Order: sequence, then C-alpha cells, then structure tokens
Amino acid sequence: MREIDHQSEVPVYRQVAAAIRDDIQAGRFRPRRPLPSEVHLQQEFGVARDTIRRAIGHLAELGLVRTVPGRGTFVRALEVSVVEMEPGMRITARPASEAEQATLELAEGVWVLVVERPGREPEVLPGDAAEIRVE
Amino acid sequence: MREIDHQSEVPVYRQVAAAIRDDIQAGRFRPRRPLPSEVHLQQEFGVARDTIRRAIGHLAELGLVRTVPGRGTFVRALEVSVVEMEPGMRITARPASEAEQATLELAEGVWVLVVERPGREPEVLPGDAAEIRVE
DNA sequence: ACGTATTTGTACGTATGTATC
DNA sequence: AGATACATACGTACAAATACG
Repeated sequence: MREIDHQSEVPVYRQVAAAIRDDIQAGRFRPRRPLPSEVHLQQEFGVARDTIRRAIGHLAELGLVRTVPGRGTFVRALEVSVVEMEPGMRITARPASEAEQATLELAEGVWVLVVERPGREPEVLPGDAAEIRVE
Repeated sequence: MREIDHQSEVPVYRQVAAAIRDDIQAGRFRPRRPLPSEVHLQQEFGVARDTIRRAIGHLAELGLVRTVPGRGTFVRALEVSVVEMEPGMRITARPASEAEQATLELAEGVWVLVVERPGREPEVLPGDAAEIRVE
C-alpha cells in the first residue's frame, strides 16, 4: 500500500496522480507501456476505483497518459515539436482523425496542427505537444 | 421527468448534456444565470447526481458553462473575439489570474491571450473563445 | 466462431467535506 | 448558525471493448 494521506487538504486523487506522475518520470512506468490496471492501482493505493479514475483523468488532461477502452492506460511518449515560423509558411488546426488519434497517441478532443511549407509535404503535429516560434 | 432513454447506445450523461445544451440554446437557461442545482437536475431527469455532474463536466469542457464551488453552475456568455494580426503586434498566452478567471468566466485551466499593439493598452482575451487571424 | 477473462466506461447509491449565502 | 450547492470519496453493479485460447 502506498503513501496516501487521507487527512491532507490535497485531494486523494491528486496525491495518487502525483505518485503516478513521479513513477512515470522515475521510469517505473515506461513510455508506450500500459499503467497497471485500475483495479490493480486501486489495491496498490488502497483507494476506490473512482479515485484512481480521477487521478488518471487528471494525468490524461495533462497529456501524460492516454486511455484506450478495453485495453488500458498508456504512458505517452511525448516529445514537444518545435516549429520555427518562416515566410510563406502556414499553420492550421483541425480535430484529429481517428487514425491520427491512434498514431499520435492523442486524447479525445485534442486537435492537430498542420504545418504547410511551400514545396513540401504538409506535416501533422499533435496540438498539445507542439510549439510555434517566430524569430 | 425528462426524455432519457436508458436503452440507447448514447450514454445517459451525454443525453442529459445535450438536453441542457438545447435548453441553453433555446433560452430556457440564460447567459450569466445559474443552471438549476445538481440535485434539482437529478430529480428533473431522474438520474443519479453523478450522471448530472458528468453531463455538466462535459458542457464545461465545451466551454458552455462554468461551475463555481458553493455557488452553482453558470451559463457562459460567450462571444468569440476575433483578432486580426497586423505588423508590430504581439500575442502571448499565460494562465489566467483568479480575477480574470472570474470576470472572463473561465473554466479552471483555461489560459488568456494578451494582445499587445504598439501604443495601445494590452488586451486580455479568454483563450478558449478567441480567434487569431492573419490576412 | 465462440466463449472467457481482462480492462475501461457508465450508472447507480451514500456519506462527508468545503464554499457560499 | 443554518441552509444550500458543489467536491471528494467510498462502494456496487453491469455494459462495452479488447485479447486470447
């Protein structure tokens, strides 16, 4: 059983989320690998499944994990793409297709950025892990 | 009791969300006014409070409403601001202050855009209801 | 092709805490 | 202080998606 303080003013689900985040950053839960199941985590932390789901939901909002129904919750391999704006470039945004949602490991509702450069193929980036810069 | 189909393949909380959204658009729930309380809605729709909260959470994600602990859930008066980018302008983004969260009716976690034009006061816009354009 | 086990999703209920009025 | 409203947390049950033998 893990270190949860039910008396703390910080909600249990946030404590759990922080613990899982730390585990991800410590390498215990690896990118592209699933977290333990909700039931497993529930037992490990000694909290209700509801609480685990809130914790995971919070991490999903932050873009750290991504949940797939019937399969599990996976640690996102997230690298921020940095795009330097140059003359003639165009960047547009649109909802991700299902295929993009899968290959880019996007949470539901996350958009993609389409980067168009003259004479090149358009590039599609995850909207929640891209940075646009201008000199 | 309202029109909920528990056999439908669309989840109850989405049906409730749709019904509330329709009520907002039909003017039954007005901008800047609170929705009925969760307990009231629970009785009106004949579902669990949990389900009402999911429905409201969904609407909050869409930016249609905003929930304030201890007070209620309010219909957002949302107008999309359109900003035309011109030479010399700068737009930056940052987390909303508490004051901005209140006056701009922002959900938690929504950022604001700061629009700076030479020789003018900076303008602060809600990040979830602003559109930046370039000719 | 089919059933079974696993995992997440939804929905219900109940209790208690915290914020606001 | 008391009433009202949202927030968190517990529990339970079943449905739906997936994976596998």
